[in-house]
Amino acid sequence: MVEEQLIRTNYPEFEPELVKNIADVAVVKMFEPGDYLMKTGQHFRNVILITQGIVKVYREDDEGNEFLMYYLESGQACALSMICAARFEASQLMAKAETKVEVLTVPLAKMDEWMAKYKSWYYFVLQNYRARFDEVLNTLDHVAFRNMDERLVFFLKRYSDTHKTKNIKQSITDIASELNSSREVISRLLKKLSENGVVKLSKDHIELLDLSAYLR
Amino acid sequence: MVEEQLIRTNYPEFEPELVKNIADVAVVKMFEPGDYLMKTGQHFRNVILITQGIVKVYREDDEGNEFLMYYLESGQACALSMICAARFEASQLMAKAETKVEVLTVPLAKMDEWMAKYKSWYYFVLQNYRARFDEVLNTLDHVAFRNMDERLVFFLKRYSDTHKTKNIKQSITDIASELNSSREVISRLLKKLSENGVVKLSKDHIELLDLSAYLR
DNA sequence: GACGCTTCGTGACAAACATCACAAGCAGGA
DNA sequence: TCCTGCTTGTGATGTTTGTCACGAAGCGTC
Repeated sequence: MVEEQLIRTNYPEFEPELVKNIADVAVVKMFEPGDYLMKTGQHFRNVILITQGIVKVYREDDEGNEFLMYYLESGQACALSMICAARFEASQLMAKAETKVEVLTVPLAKMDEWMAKYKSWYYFVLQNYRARFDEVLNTLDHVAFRNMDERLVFFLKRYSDTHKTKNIKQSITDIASELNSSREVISRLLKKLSENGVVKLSKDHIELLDLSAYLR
Repeated sequence: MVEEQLIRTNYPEFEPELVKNIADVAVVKMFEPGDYLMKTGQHFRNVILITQGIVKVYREDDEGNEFLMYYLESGQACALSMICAARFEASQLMAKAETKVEVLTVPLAKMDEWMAKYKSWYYFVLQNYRARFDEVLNTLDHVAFRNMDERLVFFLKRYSDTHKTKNIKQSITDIASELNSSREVISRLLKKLSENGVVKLSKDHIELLDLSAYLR
């Protein structure tokens, strides 16, 4: 049982009756930074709706590198949770809380029921798939066609947009891991970017200045 | 108006009433090899169900390289056509007929209607999303984590599975384009693969012998 | 058969990136 | 204060891949 207001704030597009339904059956769960929401090979019994915080969705390789797929924030659902849940299939992705995260979990069966019943839910689910698909395509584009410097800028921008800050507080080592590159390369590229006035390097964070030269 | 048998053969999981409905409203379209089913930026007004042939879904870069995402065959739908259609959004992908292709086109409005009405359609759509998503993830994995030789083998296998033949009849130049590599590199790698007995190079095709050493 | 067209193989070189090695800076704890 | 661990910067070097240049082979056309 959940406060309806919490749902309305984060999912304003849901129709009133749906909100009431969610409030009835959803369970709130909290995650601390670093907690896993989902691991490779795991199965789902719930749909996960994010109401607070940022979730990092990534793929892990043999050496433990965490290759970033996309971030999820409040107002979004874990598309994979829906898609896997719907077919009782295992996920190929990992999802980890970047910040303190609050989610609503809704039993699987409800997802199917609501798809038929509520247009707003139906569109929400489809829109979510579509958005996630696009993000993966975008990531793929960058890996396939761009050099590391552009990919780095793309990462910084994505981080900045999602975290709503110009200051990236993440170690160079971690950034390298998310781009499946190496610390040394990222370090050198950042140096070049700061020489060009694109970023400003500070002791414990990277500040974004002007990405315009890099975006296309 | 379409033969119901055509639908039943290719989509055996559809319930009888749904088959009848599809037969009533679907229109058959034919494509010759090389024809486009969909281009970047295009909008959809139909869901596309493939009943014959192979469709190549890819992304094009600035220089016209056709970076392969996945193949579609009969019994599958163009997930993008569904997802884009549903939201009147533009596609980021290209789809081209590899062989002679036959499809059924179903007006958009029906897709939504059937989602609520027919469980078999609902599961079909979700399953399709999921399968496409997985394929893109797989492609991404390879680009991100693997070297060109492994990616080449992966491509050959995918081609072989989809086209149901051990003989790849595609120019080295084209293969290079689909892997976003260059002809010279692929040529050298194929030579190495043939030295290792993985493939046999013939004048006008590549024959797959034993991929086991390469698959993981 | 001569000509163009496309495909393919191969050597030489360049660019991007990974890896190794080492040093310096900083924070926290004993 | 010293030690330890974590992070970062940077030079040297190797690997993978892309690019350029060139020549050969096949194939259709006139």
